[in-house]
Amino acid sequence: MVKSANRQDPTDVREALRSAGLQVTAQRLAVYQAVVNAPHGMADEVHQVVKNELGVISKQAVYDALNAMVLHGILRRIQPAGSAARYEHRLENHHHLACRQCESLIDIDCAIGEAPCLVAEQDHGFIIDEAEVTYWGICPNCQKASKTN
Amino acid sequence: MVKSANRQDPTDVREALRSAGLQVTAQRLAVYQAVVNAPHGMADEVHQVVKNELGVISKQAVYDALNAMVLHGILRRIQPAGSAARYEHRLENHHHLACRQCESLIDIDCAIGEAPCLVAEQDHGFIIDEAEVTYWGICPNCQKASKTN
DNA sequence: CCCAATACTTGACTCATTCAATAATAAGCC
DNA sequence: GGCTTATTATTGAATGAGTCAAGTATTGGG
Repeated sequence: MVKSANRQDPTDVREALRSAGLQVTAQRLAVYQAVVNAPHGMADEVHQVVKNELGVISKQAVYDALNAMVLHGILRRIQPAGSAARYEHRLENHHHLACRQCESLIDIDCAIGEAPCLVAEQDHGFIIDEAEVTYWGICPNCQKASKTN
Repeated sequence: MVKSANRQDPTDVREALRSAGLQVTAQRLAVYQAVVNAPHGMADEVHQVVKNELGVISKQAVYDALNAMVLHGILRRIQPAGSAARYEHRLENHHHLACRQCESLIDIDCAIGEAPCLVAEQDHGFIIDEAEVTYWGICPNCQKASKTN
């Protein structure tokens, strides 16, 4: 069994929470699971999914859980232009393909290597720790839709 | 004289507006000039600057002007995670260096070439027209600040 | 100079997200 | 296993960026 950055086994999430100094709660586990099952979901969508799972959970608890897990590197937050924040559990460096029309978002692996584009030509003295890459375009579905049009 | 994508001569803005089918108004010229003088400014900052220039202008007029000019490729909108939308007049493909602490934003040229990273390994059938790259890190000032701390 | 289309003003509104106070719960300790 | 306290959840109000909509003003072609 490979130790992966993708935690899908619930045991791993519990451990990750504990080692981050966070308590393990039903809400957090459900929030995490919701993000795993529906990656790139927004807070509101996560809230809906978790409500179906647990019966009730406040929107605030969802935000708390998401923020806490993002802060401790258990989840990752992405904020494509024009959209509310989205969350994903995949932690390795990867990029995104965004459709300008339908707002869909797809993971893509790094085009260049393990630390893509991480070296800027002029770093201006910054200590760079992440290169965030978003490819913008039109997805196949929306291409079809506009042709049919 | 080189025809540049950076319009700083007011005449060029007037032309750009007209050829986009937009009317030339004092508000739009002032908004454009504000973005030129203070790149990466947010709508609210642009509003303040233009108010100093013109005396009065509504926030809505600023949003209208910015949106119209972005839509017609006269300005460019960037939305770094966790920040309100920012605007810049530089149109050639370039990227940004963002400080996680002080929110400062710096332009950097393309690391790879004219159309950097534009080819994703797996394009999933998308027609890609832009690769948006943001390098995240800590700027020199904030590095100093945390050392002194 | 006039007129119609375009743009500006005002003020109300939405929506994501956060703040703050109170109630509930997790988990270390005896 | 039952206390205790720090951590977390709930509730409801507040913030702030941005949009909508109706009425007024301005631009620029005829």
